Amino acid sequence: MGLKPSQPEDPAQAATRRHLLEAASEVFAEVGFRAATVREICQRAEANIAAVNYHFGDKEHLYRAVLKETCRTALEKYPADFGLPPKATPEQRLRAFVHSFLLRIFSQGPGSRHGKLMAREMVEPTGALDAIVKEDVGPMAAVLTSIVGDLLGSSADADKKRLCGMSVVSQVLFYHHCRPVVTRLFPTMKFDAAGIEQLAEHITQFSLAAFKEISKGKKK
Amino acid sequence: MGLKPSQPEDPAQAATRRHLLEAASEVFAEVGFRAATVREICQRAEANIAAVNYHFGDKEHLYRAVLKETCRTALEKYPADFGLPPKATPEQRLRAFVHSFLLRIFSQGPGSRHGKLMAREMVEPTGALDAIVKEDVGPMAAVLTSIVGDLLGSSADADKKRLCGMSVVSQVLFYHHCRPVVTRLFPTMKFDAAGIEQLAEHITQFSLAAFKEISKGKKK
DNA sequence: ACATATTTAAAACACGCGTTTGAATCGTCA
DNA sequence: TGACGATTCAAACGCGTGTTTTAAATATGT
Repeated sequence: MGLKPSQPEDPAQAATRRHLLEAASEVFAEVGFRAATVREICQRAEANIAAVNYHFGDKEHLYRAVLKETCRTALEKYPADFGLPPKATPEQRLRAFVHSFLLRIFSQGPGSRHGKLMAREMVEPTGALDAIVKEDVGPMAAVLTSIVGDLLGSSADADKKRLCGMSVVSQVLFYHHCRPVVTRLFPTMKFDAAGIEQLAEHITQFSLAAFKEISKGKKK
Repeated sequence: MGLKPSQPEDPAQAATRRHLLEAASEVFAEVGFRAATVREICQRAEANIAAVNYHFGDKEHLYRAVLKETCRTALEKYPADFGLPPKATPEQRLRAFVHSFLLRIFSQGPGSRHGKLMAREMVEPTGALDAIVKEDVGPMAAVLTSIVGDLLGSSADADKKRLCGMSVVSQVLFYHHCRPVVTRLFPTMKFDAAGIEQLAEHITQFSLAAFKEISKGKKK
């Protein structure tokens, strides 16, 4: 195991480290942790083969750093209340949540491999997932539960709110996770900014319709 | 590449072949195509290392055979109209579709690695996916679109029916695909027969509520 | 029963992987 | 300038992989 640099805050030495993180996020997103090779990563980062071991200890610690970093930047770029007026209605908050979520997982390009990395993490969870669920997913779920609670009214119990929240989230994640099947089944579907906006609108309207009908039936 | 046996219908020599398929479906589902080793597969099948190359040519052809076989048996065991009376209402047909779908992807044990294998195929599609979408997923989607069409009424156009169908399917797949997050977030959730039935009931009611409200608004 | 073809078996091959090594290079402060 | 720690570099190590090879065992047909 390589020695950790003694001054990790040194801005000068951080260049190679940053290049490695960026290159690694590319490769990990493209082919996954196992199939990714440190040789390929170092080549794209224009660094030496030993750079990964020197700066991160080993391949796995590099992966954990990548996953945490991409998660952080993605949530920073597309927060749950993305472009929302201060006193928004629950309907507006749901629409913003859905749209921001879609943009977050479909976002691509430098520093945006969050969606692909998380999808891989679902199929093959690593030890890094626990921290991410606790620190990032949990708060997100709380926000959604609050929105759903407002839409369902006080009649809904905690279980129902949880299930309804997942019914919303599931629709968002589906298009990303099942993209290989969706594109083969419906080749006309596009996932550019306009397509994602249409998707967000459908998911929002579908969910709002369900909430409306459910809260109506439950009211007494 | 090993020579293909000249009499593939010979029942005696098919034993090793079947053992290989069963063992391979286990290993592929557990660790994925790449991480699976033919040594491990042959060991579980109580066959020699060279058996894979002899009976299937190479590791990839074995994988394709496994994927196709598990898909076939899963759809045979849990068809879209699972335990449905001949003259069922659209509501009953939707409930059956959802429940059967959940059982199909959550089913485990011998001959039932369909869910895990397909989830891996979503993250890393292989050449085998095209055939499966065409032969298995397509017909399934057609059945669902028909049900959704009945529930939405004649006012819905094809695009809306497609989107609503995916809103149903997404809720089913979510619990399987995002299980690592769901179980961490809500440790009380169970995925046994009873839990799956509850899930099916929620998804059906949520979707029916949305359909009811949507068709009401669109009616003119 | 024998000759032939099919299936199994053990060993080895060639290759790519993550990691380690030890020397060369760079930057910095005395 | 000179020395010292931080960083980079090329080369190699050890290991596990899919696949191939060659020989033995088994089933088949006459």
